[in-house]
Amino acid sequence: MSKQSIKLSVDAVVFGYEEGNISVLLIKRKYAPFKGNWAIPGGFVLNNESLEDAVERELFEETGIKINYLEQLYTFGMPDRDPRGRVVSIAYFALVRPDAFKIAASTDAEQAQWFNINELPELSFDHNEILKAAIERLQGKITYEPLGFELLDTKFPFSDLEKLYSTLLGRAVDRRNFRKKIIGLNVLDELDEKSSKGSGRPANLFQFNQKRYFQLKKEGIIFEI
Amino acid sequence: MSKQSIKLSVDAVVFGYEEGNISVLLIKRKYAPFKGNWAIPGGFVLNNESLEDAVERELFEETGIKINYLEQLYTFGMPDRDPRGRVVSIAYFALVRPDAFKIAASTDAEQAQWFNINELPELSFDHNEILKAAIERLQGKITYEPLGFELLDTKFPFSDLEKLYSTLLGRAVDRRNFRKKIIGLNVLDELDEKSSKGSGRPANLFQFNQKRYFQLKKEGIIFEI
DNA sequence: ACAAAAGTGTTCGATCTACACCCATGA
DNA sequence: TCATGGGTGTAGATCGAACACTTTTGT
Repeated sequence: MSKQSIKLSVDAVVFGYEEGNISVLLIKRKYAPFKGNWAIPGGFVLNNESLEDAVERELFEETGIKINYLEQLYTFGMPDRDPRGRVVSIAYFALVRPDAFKIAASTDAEQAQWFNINELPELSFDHNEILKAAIERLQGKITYEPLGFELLDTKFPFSDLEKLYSTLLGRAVDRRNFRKKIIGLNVLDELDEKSSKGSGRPANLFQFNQKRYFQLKKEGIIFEI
Repeated sequence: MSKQSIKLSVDAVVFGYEEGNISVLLIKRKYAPFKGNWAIPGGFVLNNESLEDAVERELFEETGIKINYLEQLYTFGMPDRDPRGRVVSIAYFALVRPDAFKIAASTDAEQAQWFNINELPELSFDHNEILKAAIERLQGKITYEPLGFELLDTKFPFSDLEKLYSTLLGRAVDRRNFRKKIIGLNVLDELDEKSSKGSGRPANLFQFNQKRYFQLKKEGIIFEI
């Protein structure tokens, strides 16, 4: 067996959401190959850091963002995926809340930018494939894990949650049935606050109760929408 | 950034099934570390092979087995998971049919051995964790993907499928309801053959129709049990 | 008073669950 | 003829889908 000379990198697909738009954070590459092209943020793993640490470090270095949900997506390892040589990349999947989303959108406009997932540019390497896998994961997982709350502010009106789901699932959801179902899951706390943005009746704010969710999950109750 | 010296390996959790028993293929390590201990088969990735090729090569070298279903499970990358240095391992999940199962069980008895998943030994490295993840994946995925057929002979009586599911799910399944549901999925062909092993009325044999399954999947019909 | 978004129940059909007897074969 | 596993239908309960009017606020 010849000495191994494979390099290891991590890449992260970061999703953000605001007002019916799902966005992905991309960076413009500064060096060859694919110089000037858009790419998913990422980079090489250091010898003594965990993979998750590598993701968070690279994300912070390249985009300044601080994510609040991270999970491993898939490892891409085709021998020819990087023209520089053999690079195996462990792709991650991250979610940020609207506040981080807005901050990141206002700074660093040249290097890192949010793209609506329906208006994506051609990406470098096999990043289109990675992004596709990430979108499928998000759409699939949102129906059986409470991921949606990671994309909203901690306090949110029901209509935000509903709009998020209808956007992600790509179809209308019935307001009454949706509310019944979510309330029935028993993982939301209704707050005494009301939102009052603009016209119409102010909405009660809700908050995801993670503690209760983990409790119910341990008892075998499954989240499903 | 210091030069990267991370090594890359693949490991495969291979499941086999026979008569109500789910087994995992393990090897006894020949060299330190963990010499003489049981471990999941695997090894280092070569520079020019894909990850899947590496898995199949290592499996064949170490156990002689030829698997018929393979999917990536998870990548394990904690810096201290291997005492020899930094080794990141991409774990795979494989299924074999009973015929391969029986052949592998009869040869190489010293190096590779099947273990019932309820009677597992202590494993090397973080392989207990990997195995746990694989078992959870198998149990979870079997309810929404037609994985079960990969563990049975291509022609099988309904009762085999039923027993497999009740074993994997860890609970009794109602024979009539189960049959109704599976038949309703419309992915089984009923053959004109009958099995006649021992006593009792001979059972009709069925066969999974993968073509029809992919067809239905494309149309959005989902497999669920 | 009207525009705009929030909040709320009921009915119908589909699906799931529970359950027990007859059938075909080999010994 | 008996033991063994294979094959089948129905009724009640539960769950999901469809659907429209009233409430609260700002202008």
